[in-house]
Amino acid sequence: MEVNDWPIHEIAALAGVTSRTLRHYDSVGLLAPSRTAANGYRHYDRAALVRLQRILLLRELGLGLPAIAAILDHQESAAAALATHVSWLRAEQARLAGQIASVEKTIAALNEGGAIMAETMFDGFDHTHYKDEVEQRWGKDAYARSDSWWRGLDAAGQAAWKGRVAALNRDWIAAFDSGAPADSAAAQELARRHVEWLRAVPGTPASEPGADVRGYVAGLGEMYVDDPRFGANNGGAAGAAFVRDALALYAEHHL
Amino acid sequence: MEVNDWPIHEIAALAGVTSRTLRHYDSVGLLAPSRTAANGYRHYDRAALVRLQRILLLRELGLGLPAIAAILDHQESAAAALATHVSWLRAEQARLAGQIASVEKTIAALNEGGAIMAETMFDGFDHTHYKDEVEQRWGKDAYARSDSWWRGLDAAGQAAWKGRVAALNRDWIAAFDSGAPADSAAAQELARRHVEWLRAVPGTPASEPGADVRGYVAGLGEMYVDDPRFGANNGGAAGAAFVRDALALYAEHHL
DNA sequence: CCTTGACCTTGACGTTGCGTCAACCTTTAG
DNA sequence: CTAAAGGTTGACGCAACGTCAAGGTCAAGG
Repeated sequence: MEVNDWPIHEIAALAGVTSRTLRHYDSVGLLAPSRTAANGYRHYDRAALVRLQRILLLRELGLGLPAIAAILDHQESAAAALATHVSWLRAEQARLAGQIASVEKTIAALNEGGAIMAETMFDGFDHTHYKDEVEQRWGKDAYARSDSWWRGLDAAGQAAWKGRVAALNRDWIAAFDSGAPADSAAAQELARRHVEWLRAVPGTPASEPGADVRGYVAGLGEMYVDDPRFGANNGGAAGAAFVRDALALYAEHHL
Repeated sequence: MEVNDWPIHEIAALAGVTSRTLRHYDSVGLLAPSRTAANGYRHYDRAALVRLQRILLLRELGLGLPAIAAILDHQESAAAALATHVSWLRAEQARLAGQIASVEKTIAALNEGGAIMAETMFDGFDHTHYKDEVEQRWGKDAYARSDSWWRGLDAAGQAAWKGRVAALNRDWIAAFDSGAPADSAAAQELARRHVEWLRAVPGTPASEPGADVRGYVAGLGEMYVDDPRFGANNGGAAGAAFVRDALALYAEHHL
């Protein structure tokens, strides 16, 4: 007889696996020890080593243990099994490729969305620029009054106002970019500031006692989303939707 | 209030998931129902629906539930998380590509190995062609005797012999191609026939009483593997190894 | 003889995201 | 009053082991 009877740790080392793996293969009936000593210790011979190496080869190719067992126990042709397997691998790879494309598109949309928001949100927030929509939704009167209020401010007053809008704008962008949900505390605090800001403009329903403030705020949110200046057809849509959702939730709970 | 309070099956339908999924998200703390009725029934509002849809969007991108929770609960930036994720996806894709290449190489080797075996195994099995090796391992005498035996056969005798070799050859190829292991009953039966065939050649140790038949058969197997005519450097190597292993196992148990 | 340490055994939980029973309430329509 | 719907909380199953945990075996050393 040759040296042909190794204890579990030795074939494990020979094959580069752990003894746990061998016990597992034994328990699932994939590879039984060639002999079990009186004390219960497992021992393996050369035939077992050959089988083990075949198992590992197939495992590296990505086959599952049942599939490997089917091949080694001759319940299935190796070539056929591998052909089936390779088509499965291809499908997986295609799925991953699709996911990668989606994720990158999302990342690009997030970045671009941020950029677009940075460029346009100032205009977007300054609803006094939505002459037509404002007149259509809340009447000529509303627009005229907020417009005359704006014109009545001096240069410093207008600058201060724009600064306030810009700050609000920056904070919205940061919140959106951080991935915070619309119902997060941060977003709701921004919504509160946004409404506070709206109330400061005379002539808008937000500053009129008894007006439908809730409907006004919600409608404004929708307007942001619908407006192309928010980049409704690209990544910016997500940013506008974020603002709208935050405003809607705030209106629902606090107005 | 609007229609803003759906039972579990309804938001499930709205979002295209099962109620089980929603219960799961609740249990792992990813999405809690907005309200739990006195009877324990879960109810969800629009904010929950928004959050759910965000969850599903990220899920489709392949993120795990903990990662999604981290993003939505603002513990991590969406952009950063997605960037990390995409690199992970790429790594996976590369791994799959490698596996596909390996599997295809294996399939090709199996096929080509079969072809190579079909072309060369005849020569390989006909050990009388291994003049030098045979003389070196078992002496000039052995080779000379088997050679003279071969030359002494008439045309019909040689044809019959070649047919027998070819049949054995075909069966080996079929067995190998079927993926049967070297210790399978089929392979062992072939090994028996192979040895029987060897014994029929006068002058070889297999046909000499008292010779080391076991060592002879094992050595022959190694010779098959080492010989380039078996395509030792390509897919044929697997076929030769199969034959060698089967012979070695047979010799060990029956000779 | 006893201890220590190395090596072995079985048993069982954890991982990922739910699908799939199982056993048991509630509410509503007939 | 009952059956049909729909809800709830467990708990197992899947893939392939990693990772303790508790305990038996065996050879070497004090």
